[in-house]
Amino acid sequence: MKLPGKTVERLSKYRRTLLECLNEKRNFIYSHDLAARIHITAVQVRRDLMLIGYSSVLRKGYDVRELIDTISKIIDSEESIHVAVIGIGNLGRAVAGYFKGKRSKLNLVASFDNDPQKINKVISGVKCYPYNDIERMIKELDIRIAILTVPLDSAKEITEEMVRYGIKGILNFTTIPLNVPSGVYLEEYDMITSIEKVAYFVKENKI
Amino acid sequence: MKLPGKTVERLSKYRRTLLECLNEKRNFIYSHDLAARIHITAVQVRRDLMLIGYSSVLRKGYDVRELIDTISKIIDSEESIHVAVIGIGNLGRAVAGYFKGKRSKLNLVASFDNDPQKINKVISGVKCYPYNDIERMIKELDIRIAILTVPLDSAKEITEEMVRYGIKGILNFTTIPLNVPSGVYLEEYDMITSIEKVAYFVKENKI
DNA sequence: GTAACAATGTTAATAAAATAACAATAATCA
DNA sequence: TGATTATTGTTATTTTATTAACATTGTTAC
Repeated sequence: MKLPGKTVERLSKYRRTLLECLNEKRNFIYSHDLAARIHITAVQVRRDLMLIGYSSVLRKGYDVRELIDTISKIIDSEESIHVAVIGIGNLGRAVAGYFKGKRSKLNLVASFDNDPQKINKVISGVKCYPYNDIERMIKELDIRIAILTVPLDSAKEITEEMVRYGIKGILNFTTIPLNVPSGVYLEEYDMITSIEKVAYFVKENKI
Repeated sequence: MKLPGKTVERLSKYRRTLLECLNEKRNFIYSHDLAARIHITAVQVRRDLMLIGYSSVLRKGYDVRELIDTISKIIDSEESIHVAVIGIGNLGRAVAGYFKGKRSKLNLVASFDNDPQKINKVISGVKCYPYNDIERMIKELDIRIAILTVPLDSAKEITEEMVRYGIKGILNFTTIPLNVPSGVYLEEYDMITSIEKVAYFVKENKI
């Protein structure tokens, strides 16, 4: 099944929201309640759920547990996926922190950095290896996804290396636009651009 | 002028790329060169530039300096805009780091946190104030934009407070969906969702 | 039991974004 | 000079994403 990227993003948010519902002992939820919690429309929720082929049995809304399972079957893999953070500075540590104590199919198994102070230490819950070990560790730990939080000047080189050694997905937080061969999925997020966008629309609102 | 959000994002990237060109002593650039550097198409570049009403005089490509100025006139404000980072943990420090040593219309003027270890210290180049001072400091320092990197449980409350005290733009890095009145511009970025999206498309590629 | 209601799933319409097509024009070169 | 090429600016087309419309079907109220 080939879902639109935007739908996948929302599925991730639906699942998180539904898990909160479980915590609140809510076992059923209406499309408009789910929508309201993430500030979108009920139609969008229903359309997304249609795309993944989920339907409520009752008219009491969606079965929270069931929907969590359905979404998980779609966006999760069967087996655990190994993730690494490349560059364990402030941003890298922030990202690593998100994985701490979370049970999910995505497992952070390593970080990489070249700072001697960091190498071989456990930082934010994960052991740090030198960049030189990337090839070996990708293979040894079966790392599939890399989260790139390195300084600008090393981004391109490290990416090429990782791609060569079989990484399948990259989330690029640097401001360097990357180029990857087909077969490797690349997602980029540029913080500066986001901030400048906010500034632009703040300015426009005012006028 | 009311530009599409996507165009604004690209303008930010164009400008950064053009500044790199200046560093390389390149004074003119073709649409397809500019496009290649950020891995989009030349048509998209030309279309965006059409929207902002910029045209090259010569057929030697765009005048780098001139285009930087044109873009800056569109996305920058006349005066300096004051920004604050709310929550100066790892992510907050990463964001603050981006501002360090940069000359731009966006100035990071404060951070806020409740950790006594941080309060009144200069962290990542910016002084940290307690949350209790938010009202006072927004007014005193004329803070217009807030970058929200706080723990989940305080996100909603602090946002409401900031909105009340006149913040005009929020970049929300927490996974809590926020609600702001019209007149306040909100941009949200959810790291977890991005990672899960990468995982999904890695899985789909494989099949 | 049935009328009124509330919620869903799906198709249709609209809006937004990206891509393609192409005329216009400067530069190059035979 | 005149043909060819390269590049732009703009309009048209296609694709993608969102929103609206609506028939269907449990549920509730009487």
